[in-house]
Amino acid sequence: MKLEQAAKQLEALGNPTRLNLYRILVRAGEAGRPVGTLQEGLGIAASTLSHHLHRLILTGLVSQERQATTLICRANYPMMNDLIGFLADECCADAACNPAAGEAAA
Amino acid sequence: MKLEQAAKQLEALGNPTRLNLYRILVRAGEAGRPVGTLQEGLGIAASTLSHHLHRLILTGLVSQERQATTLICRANYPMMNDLIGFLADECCADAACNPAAGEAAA
DNA sequence: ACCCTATTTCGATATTTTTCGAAATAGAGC
DNA sequence: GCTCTATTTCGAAAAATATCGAAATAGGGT
Repeated sequence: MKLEQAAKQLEALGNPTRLNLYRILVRAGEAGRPVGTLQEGLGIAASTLSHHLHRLILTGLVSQERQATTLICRANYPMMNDLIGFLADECCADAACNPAAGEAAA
Repeated sequence: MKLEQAAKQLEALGNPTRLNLYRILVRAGEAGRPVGTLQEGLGIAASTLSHHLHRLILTGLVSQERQATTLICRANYPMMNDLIGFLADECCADAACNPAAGEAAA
């Protein structure tokens, strides 16, 4: 993964509201969550949620699928794995990491 | 790790300049790098570098040690491992992660 | 004490982000 | 085609960030 893309994704997750949002989606699993229930849970304006969602989608961390009038949002797990991989690679690039690091990824 | 702290660290890494800086420090290993050589390598103003460094230090991702007049900067590996752990936990919290995840990093 | 280098702090500016409410669009049902 | 709900886009304001140059501080060496 390129550094620029990793930075974009990290930035996307680097906001408490978005990280919380992303966590909710991760925990929702394959079923995902409609935008509406996300909004209720987070207690923010619909437009604000839409904005944050858009940022997560731009980085590829989240995807949306239309089901009738509602939009289902899902965490994109492979993308997160790529990001974790990038961090782990950077971290262990020169074997400077402590040995427990490898197990975190395994 | 608390969500707030994770968000802070992700935000710290979510800037291309800082992510690059952090990567350089990670690759420098235990020896670390003096601020001066970091500045040369990155080609930014000393004050700008100091600002970014400060942010990384605030999140605990980087530490500094004085050696005479120069300051040696080092990546804080355990902190990064905690962060990776947080992301991995969130990702796999409900076993929603695909099984290939581990192999992607391997 | 003075000077030299290394680094930070200060002050300022341009850009970006976060947030909201209001208005627009999307899709389904009557 | 109208209407209803769900969601996004628009427009705007407050706050935070990134960046720089200049000035201040830190630590040694002469």
